[in-house]
Amino acid sequence: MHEKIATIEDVARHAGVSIATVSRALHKPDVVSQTTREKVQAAIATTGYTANVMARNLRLNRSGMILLLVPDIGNPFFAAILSGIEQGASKAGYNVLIGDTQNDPDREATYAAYLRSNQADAMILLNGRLPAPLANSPANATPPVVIACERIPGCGLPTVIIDNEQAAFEATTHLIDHGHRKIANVAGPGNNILTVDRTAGYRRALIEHGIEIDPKLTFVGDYSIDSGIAAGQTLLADPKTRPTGLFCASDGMAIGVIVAAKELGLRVPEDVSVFGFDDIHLAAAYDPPLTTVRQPRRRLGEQAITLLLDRLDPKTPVKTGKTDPVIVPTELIIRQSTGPCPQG
Amino acid sequence: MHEKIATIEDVARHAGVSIATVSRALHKPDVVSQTTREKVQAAIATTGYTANVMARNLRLNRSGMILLLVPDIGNPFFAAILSGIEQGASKAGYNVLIGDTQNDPDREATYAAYLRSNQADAMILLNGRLPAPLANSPANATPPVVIACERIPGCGLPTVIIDNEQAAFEATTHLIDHGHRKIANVAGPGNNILTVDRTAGYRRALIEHGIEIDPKLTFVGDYSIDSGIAAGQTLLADPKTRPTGLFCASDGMAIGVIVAAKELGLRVPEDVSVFGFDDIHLAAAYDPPLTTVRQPRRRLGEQAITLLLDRLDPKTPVKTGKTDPVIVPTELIIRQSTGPCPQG
DNA sequence: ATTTTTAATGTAAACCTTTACATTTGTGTC
DNA sequence: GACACAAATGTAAAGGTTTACATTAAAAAT
Repeated sequence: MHEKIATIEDVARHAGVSIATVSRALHKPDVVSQTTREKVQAAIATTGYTANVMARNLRLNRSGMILLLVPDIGNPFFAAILSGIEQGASKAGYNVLIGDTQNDPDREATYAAYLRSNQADAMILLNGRLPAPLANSPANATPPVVIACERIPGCGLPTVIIDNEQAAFEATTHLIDHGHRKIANVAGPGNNILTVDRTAGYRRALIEHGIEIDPKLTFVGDYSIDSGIAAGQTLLADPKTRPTGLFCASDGMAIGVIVAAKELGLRVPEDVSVFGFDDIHLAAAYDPPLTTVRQPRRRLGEQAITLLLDRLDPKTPVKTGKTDPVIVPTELIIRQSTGPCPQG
Repeated sequence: MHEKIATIEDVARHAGVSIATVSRALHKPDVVSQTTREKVQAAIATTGYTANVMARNLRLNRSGMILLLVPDIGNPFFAAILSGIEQGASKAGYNVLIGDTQNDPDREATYAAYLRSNQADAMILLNGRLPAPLANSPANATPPVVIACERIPGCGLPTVIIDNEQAAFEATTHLIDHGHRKIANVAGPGNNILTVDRTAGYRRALIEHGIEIDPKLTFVGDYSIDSGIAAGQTLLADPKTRPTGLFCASDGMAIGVIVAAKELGLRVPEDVSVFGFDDIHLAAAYDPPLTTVRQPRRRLGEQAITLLLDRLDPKTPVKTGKTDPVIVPTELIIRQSTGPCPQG
């Protein structure tokens, strides 16, 4: 028993005016006389009219959607970023559409096509890869796209990131300043730009302090707790080669390392210092509370949507060509998983 | 320099056919001759045509959107649920729109209006409250809405939940079976249905085992780590009244309780047993690994979208009236934060 | 009182599809 | 070769808006 939904025409009939007047009463009230405006209001109330957004969008050639490309929406890491984006978008009258790509280039391409097919007005990439349709688009065209979290080398699109290299440098330097000399690098997957940058920062810190880089002290994980456990078991097993400090590219891996260390009977931070990355929610409540690099995730999302809305604003001239990435500052959060290097 | 986007008309012109034929070639290929089909394909390739989804949706009177109402998208708890929903929706050709309500009834109402205004075809509520427009709708009308996570008492809409009462009962019983008699209830906010159900299960377990309920052993928190710390400080401070077991309505609060316990010099589980709820990602890696109730979050999302797609399928007859909620089974995950009741 | 200006409303096109119905073309039968 | 029938294509309406332009009514200026 679907009651038919009222259209603008029904309202017009009830109010005894044309549909144009109804439309104007809604969108340009000042151009409509007081009395008719009231008649229209009354008609809307009696009919229960709600504008058909699809029809309006077709006419205005906009969708009001911002497409958010995420490699895995199930990863809690993105929650805060999402929140920042959602809030900004919502405030500006946009809606956020989830595009979970599962790191599948086909899905990325499908979603990127939403821009062409008017399903979305703009896109935010939390993916570290440019979808094929965008990569092939002419260089002078600047699609309304913002990249966040992972920079894409050689891509001129507006980007919001943290300075992974510098953050890793500072974290590693912190360990060095506390007397550590044998410092391991528990890295992410090698093809990941985040890892590349963080490892570069780790290395720069060692080099600048005249410490030789020992390739045996690098473990390639995948950001997961389990890979952190594996890293700990591998790196900490042998007392001869054991590092006294570990810089980990994620809090998950840092926690894994600590789990492994405890199993080996090592105390954190008395025997080994463990430095994390991200400052996930539970970092402060872990035992020991995790020393880590705080990623301002919400901020990252806010910056991304701000950049995008700016780009979408017709008042702003479209900047073509490359722009410098926006760097959101990180912060070293020193808790109790790191300490001075043990003697001997 | 926006190059004009090709429409179906451009394709038709290039192929030397009518737009109807182009449309048919795309959607009903078997009704179009081999040769024209090829001509159309070629024309699409040269023009780079992508169908305007908005126009199609207007014509077909569907949006292809499923609106997901979440109280706070920044809460990592929802990530896995989202993932389950996204996957199912995407497989069925639907997109997922985020509606972050921030527990604001106004925002809830605004989003619920998306259904009327054709912005969304259906809705999933992760909110524990019925948006005003829905609550007022006539009882016989069954909007395409599914409720997940939190049941709404007296609401006949299809619902997917876990059995909070039973899970809490089992968790508390586990503590009792291990000899605990003084068992505290670290609950969530009192107006929350989850809390009501979990507390009911906690109570039933005590009563069924002939243990008197001590109101002093209930602490009302807000699911956060901090409120768990407060609970621990309050409940564990006095050795005279101290419980030996605590059933917590969230892993966050359980972790907080453990933090507080450690600060008081108590060992977990030797001195106090702590039972969590949710089985968040880090529960297994915590120290001690957390005993908890596993919520199958992804499963919850999958079930919700399955129910919704079923409802949306025109082949299925629309069931009106109340239906029993779908119960997704939980699992007791016994780790090391609980143990036998200490002697004396 | 007539003309000019301004304000308010109406008319109809446009946005891009899909599809019911009408028309044309082709195939086979007698 | 005329006819019936099926297959392929075209025509045009419909979906619900917004808005440029035309029209009317009212107010102001002469």
